[in-house]
Amino acid sequence: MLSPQASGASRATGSLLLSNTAPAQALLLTENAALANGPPLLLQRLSLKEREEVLKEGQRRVVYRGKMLFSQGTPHDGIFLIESGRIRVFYIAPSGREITLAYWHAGNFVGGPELFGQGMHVWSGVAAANSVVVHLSGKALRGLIARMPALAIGLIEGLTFKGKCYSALAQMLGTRSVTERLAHLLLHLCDTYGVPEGDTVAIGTALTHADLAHMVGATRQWVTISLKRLQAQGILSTEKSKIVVHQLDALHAMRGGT
Amino acid sequence: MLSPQASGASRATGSLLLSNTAPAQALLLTENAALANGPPLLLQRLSLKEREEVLKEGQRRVVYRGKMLFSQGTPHDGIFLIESGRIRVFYIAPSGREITLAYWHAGNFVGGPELFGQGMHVWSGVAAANSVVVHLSGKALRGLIARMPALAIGLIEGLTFKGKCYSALAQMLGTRSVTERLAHLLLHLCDTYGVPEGDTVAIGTALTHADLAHMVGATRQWVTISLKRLQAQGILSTEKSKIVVHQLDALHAMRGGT
DNA sequence: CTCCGGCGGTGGATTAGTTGCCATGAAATG
DNA sequence: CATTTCATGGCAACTAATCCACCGCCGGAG
Repeated sequence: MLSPQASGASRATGSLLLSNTAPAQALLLTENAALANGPPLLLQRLSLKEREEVLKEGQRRVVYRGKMLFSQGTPHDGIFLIESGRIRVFYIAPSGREITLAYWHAGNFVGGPELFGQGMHVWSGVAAANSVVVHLSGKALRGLIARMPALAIGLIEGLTFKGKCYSALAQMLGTRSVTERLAHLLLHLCDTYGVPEGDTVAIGTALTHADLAHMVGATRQWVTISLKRLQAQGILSTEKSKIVVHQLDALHAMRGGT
Repeated sequence: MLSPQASGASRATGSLLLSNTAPAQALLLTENAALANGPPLLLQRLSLKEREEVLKEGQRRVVYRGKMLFSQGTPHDGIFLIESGRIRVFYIAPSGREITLAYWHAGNFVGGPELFGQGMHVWSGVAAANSVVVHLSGKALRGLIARMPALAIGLIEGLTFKGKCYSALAQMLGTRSVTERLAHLLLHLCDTYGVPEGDTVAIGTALTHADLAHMVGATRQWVTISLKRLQAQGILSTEKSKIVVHQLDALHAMRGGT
C-alpha cells in the first residue's frame, strides 16, 4: 500500500482526477450498442474538489497481476474504485467451471454486490494487470452520498451499467451458441483493443484460449477448435498471442442478428 | 388507465403505500442466499407522505395478463413501479430463443435499463398476471431524487439487487448444466410459491414447460424430458399444472454445490 | 357438438460441446 | 543449462441438448 504522499500515489491520483478525459473502457460480452460508448465513470460528474474529498476517504492499494482483490464467499464492505490497471470479475462454480463477468478498467468500481451492506462477495476480483485501487468502505460511501448527490448519481449510473452488462451476458449465454458468442467476443475485442492494419484488425491483447473460454462460458478446447475453424475459413489468422481478423463482416454474419 | 379518484386506483395506491409489510418476492434463478430475503422495495424507506408525493408524479396504468408493458428495441423513459400483479422481464434473440431474466412482483420497479436517459429497451416486459403499474418518467425521477435522498437509496438498492439477479443468472447459465439449473429452479419455486404438504412441497403456480424452459435457458422438450426423469426417480410427481416435490434433498444434491 | 389452439409427451436424427489424454513448443524458473 | 510450467493443438469417445415432426389431450369459443 502506498502512502498518500508517495509520488507514485499522487500521479495515480492525478490520473483518476482526470479520468473523465481518459478513454476508459470495460471489456464485456454484450450486444448492447449503448455499451460501446464506454461505461460511466464514478467520479465523472464531480468537481476536482469533490474528487479529492472522495479519494481522501478511501484507502489506496496496489494489486499485482494475478493477485486476488476479493474472493467470493468472503465478507465484503464497500467498493473498490479502479485508479489504474484492469480487474477481472468472475465466478467459479463448485464444479470448477468459471465464468468471467467483466474486465473493468480505470474509473469504474468493483466489489459488492452491495455498496453499503456487509454481505458476502458472490464473485471474485483478480488483477488482470498490475493495478491501483481505492477502497471506499460502506460507511464512507454513505457519508459521501449524503453530502454529494453527484456521487449518488454516479453510483446509480454505474450500477445501471453493470445491470446492463450482466443482463446482456445472460442474454448471450441463454440464447446464443458458443460459436456465436465467440464471434461476438472477437468483434468486441476488435472494438476495444483492435489495431487496424489495412483492412484487417489485429487483437494484440494477451488473452489465452482459456481466458476467452471463460468469457464465453465454454471449455478451452472448444475455443481452440472454433478458432481453428475460423482460421480454416480464412476469417482470421493467429500469430503467437495475436489474433488478426480478416473478415469482420463474416464475424458479424455469424454472430447471429443485432 | 384509471383516473386517480377511482376507487380501484385508491385501493391500489393503498396497497403500494403499505407494500413494505407485504411479502413481496421476485422469481428469479439464483443461488445467492441473500436474495432469498426478497428484493428491496423501492418505496420501503419513504414516509407515507413521501410515497404519496412519488405516486402523484406517476401515471397509473393497468396491464392485463399477456399484454406487453414495454418491448425491446423501443425507446424508453423512466421506470414502472409495480403496484400489483407480476411482470415477466425477458429477452428474445433474433433466432427466436428466449430467456426470462426475472418475474417481478409488487413493490419492485421494471423498465430501463437506464433510469433517466432515453435509450432503447434492451429487454421486454409482459404482464404474467393482471397488473397495475405506475409509470415514473426519467424527468420526474430526477426531480424526486433531488429532494428525496431516501428514494435514491431505494433506487440504488433496487439496482444492486437487479445486478445480483442478472449476474447470478449469468453464473447459472455459464457454469451449470440444464439439469442442474432446472433442479435449482424447482427449489427456488418451492421457496417462493411452495405449499408444504406433509414432507412434500407442492408448486401450484401455473407455469408451463415452456415458461420453465425460458427461465433455465433450454428448450421446452428438454424440460419435459428432464421432469419425466425426475419423476421416474421418484423425486417429484406432477398432477395437472401442479408439481409436487417429494425429495427436496435429492434436488439439492443434483443442483450441484452451494 | 365441433373445431381450434395451446400444452404435454415422444421419438429419432443430428450436432454442439464435454471429458480426458497426450504431444509439443515456448517461456519462465531454477 | 536443465527443468518445469504453461499455452496450444489434436484426437477419440461420449452425452447433453437441440431440432423437427408428430400425436393426443383438454378447455374454451363459436
